[in-house]
Amino acid sequence: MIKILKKDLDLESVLFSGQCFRVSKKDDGFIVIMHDRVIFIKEEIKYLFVESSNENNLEKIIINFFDLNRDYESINNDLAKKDLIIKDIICKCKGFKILNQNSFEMFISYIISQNNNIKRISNIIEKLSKNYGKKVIFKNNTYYLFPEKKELYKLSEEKLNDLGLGYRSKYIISALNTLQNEKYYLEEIKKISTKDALIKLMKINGIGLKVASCILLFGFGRLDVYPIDTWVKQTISKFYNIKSDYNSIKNFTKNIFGDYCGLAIQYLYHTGRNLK
DNA sequence: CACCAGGCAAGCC
DNA sequence: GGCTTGCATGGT
Repeated sequence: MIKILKKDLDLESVLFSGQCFRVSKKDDGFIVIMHDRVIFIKEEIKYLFVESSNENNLEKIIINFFDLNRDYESINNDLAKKDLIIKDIICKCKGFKILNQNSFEMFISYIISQNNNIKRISNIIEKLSKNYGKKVIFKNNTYYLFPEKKELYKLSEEKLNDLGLGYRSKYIISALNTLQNEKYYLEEIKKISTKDALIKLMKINGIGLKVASCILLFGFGRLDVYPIDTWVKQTISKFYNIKSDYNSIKNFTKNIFGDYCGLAIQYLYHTGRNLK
């Protein structure tokens, strides 16, 4: 068990905000299946308490996962200057963070997410992990980590269909083929600009602007993206009284929020979907 | 039953 | 180029 200063982190709010698919409540805290370990985490007023199936480098990994070293106060102050609506929303979203999750896991998970709901996305990822991921025993329970690349490379479209992926199976196959053919694909994404990374990701059959944005936001820490889904469209349209079609929303958010578009949209998503 | 979910590609014009 | 339509599945 380790103890970490939690600063202003709102743990529950962040974990259940829809960016993480592998979290559940347990006793007075939460179980999170991270990419290489399972953790039990709970919060008190000043501290996070964390137990893990793998204690190696734990403090550093938790601080990075919850993005605790980023200066949100400064970013939020900048965003709050844009207009009174976002200022009020940021105030309500105090303690919200963008999690730093594993790139490969986000790459696959957000392809699964399209035209799908969070509960069903979680179920599919759970089944995928149970069938092809590493088994971990932690605090007398059994968990399964998200599968390694090499395990998923073996899969056929039929096997994916068995998990309930529907038409997304062929998208996963095409994404995995790209990774196999281009050994340093994800490393390359990490190096290039957000704009180029969006273009590169969107060359894959099954990845559009929304999925590419989520992969970059949650898997690569890029805050300057446009993860616009149905919730975001509704919320922005309502709060700002503008048209709810995709391009109106995208251009509007891009113009106002600039380099922190992804974070601002996330605040709006969180407000529209979770704070009602 | 219809409609929806962290959308997308393909097929029209 | 932009706009419309079909899509797998499970929940409400």
